[in-house]
Amino acid sequence: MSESSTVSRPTLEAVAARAGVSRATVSRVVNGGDGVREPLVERVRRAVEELGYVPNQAARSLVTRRHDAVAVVIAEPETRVFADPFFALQLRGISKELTAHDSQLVLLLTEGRDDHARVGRYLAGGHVDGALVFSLHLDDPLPELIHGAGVPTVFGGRPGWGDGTRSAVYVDSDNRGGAREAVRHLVALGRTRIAHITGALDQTSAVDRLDGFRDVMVDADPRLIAEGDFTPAGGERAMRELLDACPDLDAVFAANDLMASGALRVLRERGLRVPEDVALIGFDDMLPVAEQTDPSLTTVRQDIEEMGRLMARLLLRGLAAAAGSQGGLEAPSSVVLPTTLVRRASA
Amino acid sequence: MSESSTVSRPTLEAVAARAGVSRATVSRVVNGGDGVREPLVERVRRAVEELGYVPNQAARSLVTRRHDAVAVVIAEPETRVFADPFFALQLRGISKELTAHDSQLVLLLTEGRDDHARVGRYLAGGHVDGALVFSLHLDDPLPELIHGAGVPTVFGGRPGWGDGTRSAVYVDSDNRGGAREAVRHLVALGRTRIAHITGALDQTSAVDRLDGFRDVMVDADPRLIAEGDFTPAGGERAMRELLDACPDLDAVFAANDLMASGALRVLRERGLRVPEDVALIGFDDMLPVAEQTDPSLTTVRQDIEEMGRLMARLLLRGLAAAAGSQGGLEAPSSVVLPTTLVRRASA
DNA sequence: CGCATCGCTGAGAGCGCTCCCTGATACTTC
DNA sequence: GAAGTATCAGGGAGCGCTCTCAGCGATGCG
Repeated sequence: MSESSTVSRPTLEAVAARAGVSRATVSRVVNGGDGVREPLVERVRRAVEELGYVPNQAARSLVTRRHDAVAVVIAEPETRVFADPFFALQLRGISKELTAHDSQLVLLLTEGRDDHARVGRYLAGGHVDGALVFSLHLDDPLPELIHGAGVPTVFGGRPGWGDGTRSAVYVDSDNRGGAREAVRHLVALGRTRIAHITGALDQTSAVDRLDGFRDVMVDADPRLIAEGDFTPAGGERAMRELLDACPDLDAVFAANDLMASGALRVLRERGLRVPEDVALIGFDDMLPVAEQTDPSLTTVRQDIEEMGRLMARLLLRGLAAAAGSQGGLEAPSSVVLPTTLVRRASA
Repeated sequence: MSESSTVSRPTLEAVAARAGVSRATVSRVVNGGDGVREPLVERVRRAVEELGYVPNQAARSLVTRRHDAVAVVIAEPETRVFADPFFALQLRGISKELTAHDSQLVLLLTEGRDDHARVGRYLAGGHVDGALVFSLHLDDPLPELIHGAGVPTVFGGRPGWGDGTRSAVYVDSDNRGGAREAVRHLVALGRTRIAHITGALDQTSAVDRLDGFRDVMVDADPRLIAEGDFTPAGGERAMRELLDACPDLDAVFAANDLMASGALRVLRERGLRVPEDVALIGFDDMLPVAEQTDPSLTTVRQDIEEMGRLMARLLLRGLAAAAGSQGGLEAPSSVVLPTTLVRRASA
């Protein structure tokens, strides 16, 4: 472990002494320099530089009640977080935006159900200015907890339907529209027996994609819809079910790429050619999967990094509005980002 | 955005008043309760409960100079972070350990070279008690910066060779040993013309795996070593090179699964059967890839989550040692975790 | 029974910062 | 040239907490 320095860091006081001004003046300079004349500003800047002064954030937030920190809560069971780069991308987007606003990112990962309380306590503790929460399960207690904690929050993905979520601000992909586009593409290809492998239906994204499928296939044979769980294994299982029930299906829309890859394996195993016999479309455009399958996967892309960036932007804007208060900036409202169909080989 | 509560949170003072004791006593109870008699402890506990008191961390660290927060620095170019669940798993492990010690996880993602300065400044600013740093590139300036900042740090993966890293504590997989095991397995299979696709050689893990390969294939034909970059495309490129140079090779050890998947495609494209004609082994046991390929990938597994957990544990132990100072706990030293060969279909 | 000792509680200072308010200086304006 | 008005710097309080130290009652021992 690198040795920790024992030399105490310089304080405002020290900088003030060196620059020959008062603490207050240094503080003003450090915080933007308004209302201080140029020569003094310069002197203070130099003193700061020479001493390597860095403001003590603890002391600062003690009085300002701001923390310049935002919590990112990821309350996903293990599987999902590992299986795809979804969160890595979102985090990247969030990080970029927060960095641009000098805010820190405090990451809260939950480990199992009873861990929610811990997160709730932390958020209620007022350690951060706001929270970005990924809570994609309908029965998730987190939105309620957060509502109770009174922390400004933006959700990633439309949250479930607790009381606390009614007025919630969220950023989501146009799951329903994206699904519609995928299915319409299959229709345009001349496919008529189009099946759907749903995601885990306790997640709004899965429900929305299913709704999108139904929008186009208004009276789809119920046997053409099989419930999956967003995993490759679930995709395999669902695909088998579908083929057993309707051996003559000619297209499949899977609610994500991982399940599509599973479905693909089953199709191949059954000697069906993709896309000739069965056209296949996924969702997410998860590159390591979508591009690596054979044939490569036609899929619905969502701009995940942008979602993250947008979440952070909405939150920060809301915080600024709350701080500046009455008038001017107004509280942000939810945003649904468009998706695009990426045509590759599978459909 | 959920509304932010305007009611100010209760202070120590308020709890003290309610319990009919002094601030100091409440503080003692909140911080473990040593040296306070049971009836009082009980009274204070109840007051805390009733008021929903949560300590103000800012005020606390202002005096203790502790933050109960650890920075996790990920200084990777985009590609790697997205391509695999590596970091998600590490983060999970780190998070578990930190949570168990009531420490927060502050995530610092760098965006490009010039961003290192920002990270350095933040760490030097004394906002966190320590840092966990992933810095796998030989020319990375980060170790130096951190050394300069004097923040207790544990590295994920053996860092490069700056002055500041000589004494660095790190947690790494036994890349060399794992590579040796993989290659020995190929030898045991009776393969003789064994090729290696290296990772990006500016990373210690790639160098170590190459060294492991060479340990077994002491005088390998240089044409049997092709430089990759840890991406599938790089794997394809390298595989083509290898086949062009040595059409008769009968085994390939790729420095990660992603490259192995690329190599696999090229092998299939050239009409070579895996494992019959060419045996193939990857590294990482990155599930979404290793299990999904056809044939599934034999690979070297590293316990990534455990690495993360261990990093956090070492750091916290070091911090405790520094705090308790002289005697008792001693500063931790680096750890290299074993790897295991996972046999699937490709070799 | 008196005195030293120990255990527990409370008073108070102060961590480093921001921000209000006062005072000083420079600049109008008549 | 005096009075009024901006403009800018500094003094000081206080954010909520921890921690040292003094004090006080209870206990042990001679």
